Amino acid sequence: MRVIIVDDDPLVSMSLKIILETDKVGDPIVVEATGTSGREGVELYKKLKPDVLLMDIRMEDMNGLEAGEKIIREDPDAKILLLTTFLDDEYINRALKLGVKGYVLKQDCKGLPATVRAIFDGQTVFGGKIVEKLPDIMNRKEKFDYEAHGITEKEKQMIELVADGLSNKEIAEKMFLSEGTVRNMMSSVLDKLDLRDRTQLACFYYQEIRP
Amino acid sequence: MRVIIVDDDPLVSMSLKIILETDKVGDPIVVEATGTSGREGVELYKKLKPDVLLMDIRMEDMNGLEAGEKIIREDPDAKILLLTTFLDDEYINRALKLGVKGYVLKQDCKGLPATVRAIFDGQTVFGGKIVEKLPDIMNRKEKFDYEAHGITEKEKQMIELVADGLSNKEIAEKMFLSEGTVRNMMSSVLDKLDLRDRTQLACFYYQEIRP
DNA sequence: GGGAAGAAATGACATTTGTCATATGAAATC
DNA sequence: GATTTCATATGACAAATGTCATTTCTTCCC
Repeated sequence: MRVIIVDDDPLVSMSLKIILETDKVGDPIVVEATGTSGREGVELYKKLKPDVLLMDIRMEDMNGLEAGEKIIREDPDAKILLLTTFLDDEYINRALKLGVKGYVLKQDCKGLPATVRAIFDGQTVFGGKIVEKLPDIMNRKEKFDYEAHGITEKEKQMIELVADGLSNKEIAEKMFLSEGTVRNMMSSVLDKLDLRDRTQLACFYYQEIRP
Repeated sequence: MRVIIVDDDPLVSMSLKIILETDKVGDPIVVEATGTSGREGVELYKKLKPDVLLMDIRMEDMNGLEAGEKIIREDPDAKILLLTTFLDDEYINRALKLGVKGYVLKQDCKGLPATVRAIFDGQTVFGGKIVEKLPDIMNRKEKFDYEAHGITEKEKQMIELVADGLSNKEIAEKMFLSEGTVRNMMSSVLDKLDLRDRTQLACFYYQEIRP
């Protein structure tokens, strides 16, 4: 199996090369080249068409994601394994959309040879911590800023009850307030959010607050 | 590394065992036991606490997902690799939520040892085809069956307008009906869905129809 | 102490909403 | 042609909703 390693830091490239090449199994892993920038990664990939491309994300010149995008655009079956130091939602998200075959933290890459082989075999590999984040990343959305709209804690609670379909009377009971007070609070909330009635508030809740 | 294999078909278990054990690298893979049902898988896991548990999904007695659930509930760090013949969205979804560490098609598991080693190392592995489906699976929406609730096309349209926050009068204009008719339709819809008012209908829409 | 500010409540009011009984007309069925 | 069916419409009604002015009470600050 032929691989290429691209990392800003030549020391890292060298370490990875050693780790991979000393893993003796039937099919040895051969590091055919190493690069130190995304631009170089793209060129090397075009020239050598390796089985797997290991690439850092944060690099000068051109980062791993941009490089990966260029490569995959030309060769949609390219097998790219991104190595990264941190676990940035935005990166993971973009990497996923890109169609990268692996996204692993440098910290826990002791088993790197196995990871590379699994990718070579057509699997896709994510570092443990990353998978936990997947669901969040998929349905990501900035959380709604009640503060910015001047919504108080009680009002926020009331909004949630409305979004559960409760009537004013029911809300009043739940919150130990009089129905009249709930009405007033409702009026205030609608005014703050520039809405007309409770139904619009419920819609707003599901569309903006908890999409 | 110690693993357990659970598969309905003893022939498969045996093949997998051979594949794994003949993979000679520094740390040999030892298949400590094989089972043929989910129930057995749970027992074996409790008793032997293997590093990785390979398990089929479709099995008699107790399927791989249920078994996986039981195991992970007791040991959240359990490393379970699900092997499957088909690529069923619903299974993948449940498996993901469960916290399984791998989901690979039996077809393309030539590199199984590498996969198992990657999982042992803390990574998570998905078969190639599966990743392509991830985005869909994550925000998958089981479509709501208007038909089954006896909701007509016009009523459906009205529901969507309510979920946009329109008043009866506005809905009437949009649909070229009288406001009274809209009220009647509303009444009918609320009755069919067993709801009380338009706000509950909006909530229902976002929770059940287009979650 | 004397405000000032804010949360909670009340009452009055217009509007919206949901329900129901009933009417109309057109299409389908017999 | 008569009947049924269905979508649409109307009017009447009670309940829920949203708005507003006002009051009460507490807390906080000078």
